Amino acid sequence: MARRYWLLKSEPSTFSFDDLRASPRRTTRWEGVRNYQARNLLREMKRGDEALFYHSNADPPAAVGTVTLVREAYPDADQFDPSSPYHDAKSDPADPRWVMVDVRYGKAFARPVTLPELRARKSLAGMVLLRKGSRLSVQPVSAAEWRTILKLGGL
DNA sequence: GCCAACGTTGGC
DNA sequence: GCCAACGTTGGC
Repeated sequence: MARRYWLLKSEPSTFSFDDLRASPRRTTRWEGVRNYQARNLLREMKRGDEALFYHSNADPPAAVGTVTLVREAYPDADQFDPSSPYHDAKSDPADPRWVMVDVRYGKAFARPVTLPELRARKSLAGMVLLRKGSRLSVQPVSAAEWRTILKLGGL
């Protein structure tokens, strides 16, 4: 299977691309996904896949760089922690409902690629991110979209 | 702060 | 199984 491309959303006020760069081994657990469609996509991610790091709820919202998948889906421990905001009392430890992956900092864009710039590109019109009402925090990105966006970002 | 779009919950 | 109510997301 060929390498695939993805987009991961994060609110920079919660966890920014710079926060990832400053993390141990520049790696983090992508925890807290509590949406089934996004979870299913996490399960499809393979070692070596790459993803855009997208700042949502930012001014302006923008893709700011890339990350690499370094660990494939495994159970998200927070779902069993009653003190965690990500706790899910209905998840069965014998059959965990939620997973996380590990991603490592890749490359920072020379300049952020903002949401308006993405919208302005005809060739990106099909992006999941740009669909009306799209809220998925984990999204697939086509190889063509990937190349276009990296170019826009100066990579 | 507003609000449209979406997902989930729970009564029936 | 339906669907109204509610909570969340995220752009603006």
